[in-house]
Amino acid sequence: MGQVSIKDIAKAAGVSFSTVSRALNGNPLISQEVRARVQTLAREMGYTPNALAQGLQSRMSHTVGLVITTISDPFFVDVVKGVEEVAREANFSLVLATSNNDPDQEMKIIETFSRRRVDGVIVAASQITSDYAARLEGIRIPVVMVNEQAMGGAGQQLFSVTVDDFAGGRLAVEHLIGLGHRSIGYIGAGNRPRSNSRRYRSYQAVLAEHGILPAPEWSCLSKETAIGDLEGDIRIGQCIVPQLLEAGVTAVFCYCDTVAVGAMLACHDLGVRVPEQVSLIGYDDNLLSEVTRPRLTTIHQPKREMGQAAMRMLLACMSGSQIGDLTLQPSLLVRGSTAPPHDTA
Amino acid sequence: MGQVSIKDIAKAAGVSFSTVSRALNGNPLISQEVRARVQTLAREMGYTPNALAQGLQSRMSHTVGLVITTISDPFFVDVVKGVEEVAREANFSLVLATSNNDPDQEMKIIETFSRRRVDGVIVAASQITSDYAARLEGIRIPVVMVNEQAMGGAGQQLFSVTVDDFAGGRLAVEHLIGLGHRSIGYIGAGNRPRSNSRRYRSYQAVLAEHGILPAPEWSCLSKETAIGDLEGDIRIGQCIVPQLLEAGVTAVFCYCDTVAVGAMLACHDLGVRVPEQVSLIGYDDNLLSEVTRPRLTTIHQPKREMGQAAMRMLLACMSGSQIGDLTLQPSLLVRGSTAPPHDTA
DNA sequence: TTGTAAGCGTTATCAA
DNA sequence: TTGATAACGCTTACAA
Repeated sequence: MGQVSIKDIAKAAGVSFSTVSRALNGNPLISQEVRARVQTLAREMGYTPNALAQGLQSRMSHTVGLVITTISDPFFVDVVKGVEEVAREANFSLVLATSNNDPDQEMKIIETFSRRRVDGVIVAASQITSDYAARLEGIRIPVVMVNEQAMGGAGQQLFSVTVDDFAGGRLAVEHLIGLGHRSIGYIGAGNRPRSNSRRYRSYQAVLAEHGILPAPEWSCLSKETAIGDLEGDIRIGQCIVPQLLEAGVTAVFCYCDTVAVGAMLACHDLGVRVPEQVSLIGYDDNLLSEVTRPRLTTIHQPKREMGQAAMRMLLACMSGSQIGDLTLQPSLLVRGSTAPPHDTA
Repeated sequence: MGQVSIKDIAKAAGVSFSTVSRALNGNPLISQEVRARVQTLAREMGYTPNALAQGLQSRMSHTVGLVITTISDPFFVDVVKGVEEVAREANFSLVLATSNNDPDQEMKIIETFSRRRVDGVIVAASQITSDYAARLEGIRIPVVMVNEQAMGGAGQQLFSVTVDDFAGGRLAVEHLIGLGHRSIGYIGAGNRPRSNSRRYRSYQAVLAEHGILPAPEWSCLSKETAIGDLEGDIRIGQCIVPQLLEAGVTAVFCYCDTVAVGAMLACHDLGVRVPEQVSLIGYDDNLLSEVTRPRLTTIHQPKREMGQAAMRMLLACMSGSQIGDLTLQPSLLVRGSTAPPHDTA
């Protein structure tokens, strides 16, 4: 057969296979001579320990499952990156699965992770239904949710790492108000109901604080596609911006950068100049925000840090530490797409 | 303990555990009555088969390892997507690892995959050193390389799915020549030596066919970063385009869309209009190419199809089929960044 | 139709 | 310091 086992080495070395196991695992109860002989033999014979057997025996697979909605969303790309970095360093393998926001697939993914006896799960799926928690309830392993509030049941080890959406929304809207805008629109993404609603509510709250009552036509919570893929989000921005311009807004707060890019493209195609005629602010600080002209002013989310934190929390949890939820802070990134309103009004 | 095993079910059902195994696996040699009882019991007790034990026994982990250079490159994102789709459908899990083009990490990844007894490996790392083949040689599992020629040793099951870079380069350059351009530049990415060199060579060949001898100043094969991440590629385009414009080119063939986006940004910042003053053509058809203004003319690569094909080849190979390498064809996607040269010369 | 037993590759316990 | 032996959870001959 292809693979050499410790029995094969034992035979070759003329010792018992438990001795081989000890020699290979740095067990001190073994003579230098035997250890050396076994180790060279193992190398020569091309021995690779069988992680399946080790996992079966130790009841640890050294594996974590990572669920994301779609890999097409640049947001998740960075989260995955962060997770991967920490996982690699800790010698954990990553089992990747995408849910496409399909409950059936989510179900299947949880089931698969459970079969594989992953030691932990990270869920970075923006549209979490409450079902998720219930599904995860069954399996007895720690779960960290990225960007969704965790509301675990009794004995469940359910945690979350989030970025404060209210703070982010405030940052964005206060920036626009600070520039002198009063008629500020909001373009939402209805397919991410939770974070969208948080950002929308902070938009309303901040306007209210400044004595501004937003007209209903100033905002639209579109629901283009089930999953938040790039094309869909861009289309949201493209489709909605004309209505808002019509309604007379001088600035638009967009749910995410991708929506903002769509908005900017629509402005370009309409001959409306950004930021001279309308200011645009995004959210996320994703790769697209750097390549538009003007560059997009946006709310930076520490995406990679979220991924890293999620994985670190999992590791801490496995090693028995008591851990709690984590909330990171967003920050304002002023680039070229926002400016004081043109004195038209 | 948390997990229920077939023994627990056996005890509860008052049968032997092998009977349980049979009942659960649809073995026909069992009475309807026992089968039903065992199955309900399994459901009630929350039984989930242990994939580690199954894998140990069956010598199949139902897992494939996927190595990519970096998840920051949109090219890989789509490849991963394709792989994932087919894997999911076939009930295979995906173990994801990124190499960052670091030989040490690559080494470690192969080692890890080998320990985990993955049933196959897909390598989508653009900068393959010859070491790779050697490293993979050791492990007896099928390997499919995406976008790199496979040159496997004797008994090795090493395959490849590629897109014809020569054809792609030809498509691009002939498009520019067809528009009337004669002074055509090339911006390469020296950190992807193989595909870069193929595209560059076809650039030279096509020009030669048309009696054009490219000046040395028309092309530059930059090597910005070790890995082909987005920022690095954009910077390549940005840095090199001024020199080429200086050298008098009226059109530029860029190694990939990201480089082309960098080039377009540089043109924008220089006040050089695309395509009026200079035509730009990219390669890949990635997400960025859609959001620039003008939209980027490019060579479409069937990235997702490559991922799908790679995974299908692996599955075929596992099921004992004889398979061969696959070459897909690129296609020209004419958008707004190319036009006939301005009559300056 | 069902039970017994062996084996997959490890680690760990207990004697020797 | 080493060797049997059991156990991890499962599948699969082989017996009954």
